[in-house]
Amino acid sequence: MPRLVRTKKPDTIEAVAEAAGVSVMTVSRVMRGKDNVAASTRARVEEAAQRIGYVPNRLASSLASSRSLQIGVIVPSLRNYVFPEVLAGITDRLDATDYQAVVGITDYDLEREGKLVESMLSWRPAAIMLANATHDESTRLRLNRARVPVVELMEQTEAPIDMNVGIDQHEVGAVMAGHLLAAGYRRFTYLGTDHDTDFAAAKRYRGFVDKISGEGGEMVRTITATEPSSIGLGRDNIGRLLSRRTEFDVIYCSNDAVAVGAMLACLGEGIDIPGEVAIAGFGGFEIASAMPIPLTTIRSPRYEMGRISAQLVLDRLAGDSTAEVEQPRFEVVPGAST
Amino acid sequence: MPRLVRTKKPDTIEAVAEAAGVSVMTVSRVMRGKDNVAASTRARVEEAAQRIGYVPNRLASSLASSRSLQIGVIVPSLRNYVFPEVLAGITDRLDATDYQAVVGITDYDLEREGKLVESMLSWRPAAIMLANATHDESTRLRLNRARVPVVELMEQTEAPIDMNVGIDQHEVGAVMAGHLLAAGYRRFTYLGTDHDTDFAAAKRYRGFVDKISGEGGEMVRTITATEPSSIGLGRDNIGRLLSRRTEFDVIYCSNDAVAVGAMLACLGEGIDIPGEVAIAGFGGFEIASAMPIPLTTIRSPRYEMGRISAQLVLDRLAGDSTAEVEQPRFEVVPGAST
DNA sequence: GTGAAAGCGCTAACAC
DNA sequence: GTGTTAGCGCTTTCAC
Repeated sequence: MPRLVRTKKPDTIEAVAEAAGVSVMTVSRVMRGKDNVAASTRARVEEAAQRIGYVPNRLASSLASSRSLQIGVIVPSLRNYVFPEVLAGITDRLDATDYQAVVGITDYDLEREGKLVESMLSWRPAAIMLANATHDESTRLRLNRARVPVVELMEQTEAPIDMNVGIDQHEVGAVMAGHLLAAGYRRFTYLGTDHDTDFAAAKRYRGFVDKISGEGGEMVRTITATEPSSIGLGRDNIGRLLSRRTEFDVIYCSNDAVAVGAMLACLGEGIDIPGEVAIAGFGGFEIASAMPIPLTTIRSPRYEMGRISAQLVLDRLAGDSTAEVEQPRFEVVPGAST
Repeated sequence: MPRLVRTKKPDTIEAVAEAAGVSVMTVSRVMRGKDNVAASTRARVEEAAQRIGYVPNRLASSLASSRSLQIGVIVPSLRNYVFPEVLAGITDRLDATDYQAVVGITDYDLEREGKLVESMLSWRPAAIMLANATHDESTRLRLNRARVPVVELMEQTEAPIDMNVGIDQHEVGAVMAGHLLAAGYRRFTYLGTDHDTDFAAAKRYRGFVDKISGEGGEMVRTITATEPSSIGLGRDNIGRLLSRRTEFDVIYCSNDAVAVGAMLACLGEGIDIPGEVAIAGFGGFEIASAMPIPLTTIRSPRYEMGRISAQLVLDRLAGDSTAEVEQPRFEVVPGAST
């Protein structure tokens, strides 16, 4: 006969059961906080678990229950300040729940996005959130087949995979155009990131151009470039615009970082803002209003979009498919740069 | 008798096996890229998997093999720009491997850190990386017991849990102090984030003060504050310092964002930098050198620390415990603000 | 209120 | 090369 004190392999429910003198089922109930366990038994189990340093194995529990507490969140980048804020909105809402965000980064590469989705689906997440609305067809297919709640955020999209939270980027561009037209400007230039990767910026540009074209404005010059840093992009390309300074009166930038780079470069050249050149951005970041000349921009509800998306997912997971989608709003932040 | 055409539940290796007319073991081998499978069989299995839209279940495979491809990464925040860069270093290194970073955020709360560690350990990660070196004792205990590779990064620490990659924050402060003393400054002030949450900043401050005290310098005033935004912190507290402008000649800031806020506020007041007041920061962020007056700062090897840490983990996982730890270095970035 | 048996979908170890 | 058997640590179901 083996010695009775022989303990089972540690870090299993079974070891706890033995230490507490109950069955594994009872331990399982205690661990999951079920209420149909006698208080005294519960206490004994909890003490035993504590004593032997038991760490639950979520792999086993998820496999057995086919229920997961991980929510996959896919963002294009973390170096673009919008996405950390979106994530903050998501994790803040999730913090009070048992769900946990698991972040993946695509680097603006749709193929990587597809691989990430594939990889995430393999651990059977409770839901998937994508911080952009443009995807490969194969990615859409995967997501559809997975029968997992999906939310696409940041932009409003016509054909969402499932749920959608975001602002209308085309409208954002048009609103800024309207703001500048109302201020009397007519001759515009554009300085921004590459439209083949930054789809949202491309839509804003489209909305901007559509608006000014319809109201007697003119896009004198458009420069897009690829550079790791947006501030650098704004700074390094400003020379190409300034050589034709008399032909325009506004530089519309794809985002605040580009605008900050452009503004600081102009200031360095001794150019009067907005007297000689007006500058407008997008984002509504703090640095924009902290500039020597506060930047005119549009504040996008980044944190809100994250929070709302998380709420939507939670509603769905709780079975509330009736929940109203409270869509976030953007707003013009008038600065002194226009 | 049940009909023989009855297919197995989809999304399992068994369904693929049936569709391909082989055993589950063969499918398992194909899925894991083992080479002891006939090319023709492999092709048949791959075709079948593709056809029925099979998605592997990593929960099951990890449970069965007790091997995981997820590496837990815990950072204090994503809104502080250092951490996205550290993460970039980590994920860039991991991208070529099968491992994947899973990010958790503590919001500078040690208790939350403990909970995160607990939660992460429950899915049996291949390793855990912590982007700070100060932890609760219970967290250290958990990590020790888990027998999982652990790396603490950002700061050098005397008693690492396991591996450690980082810079000596005390030395960083001392080096900046030395730089400023060499430039002839003697009367200093400090403006920074709360030392109870920002431990690294506290160490830099200590190093700074130790150095100037030893070399005839004097810390005239120290202001620390808690504010969600660092730029705002710098801007909003500058008035308290400027009222005693004649008593000091340098503002040493806990990081570049604070310094930028301070500088822009000073510029707004028409103060001559560095003539009347010199300003120094920490970080080496792009905005620092893009300022109207380039900020004197210290560049910390954020990306590198992430990359090196990931490498260290990979070495350990591959069994190379002999690998040399290539420690990253920081450097002074002389600006025009001092 | 508690327990025993039968899986969850996969892989390790061994046959053939 | 390929298949069989026995788990991985947990939860589901149903019994008592």
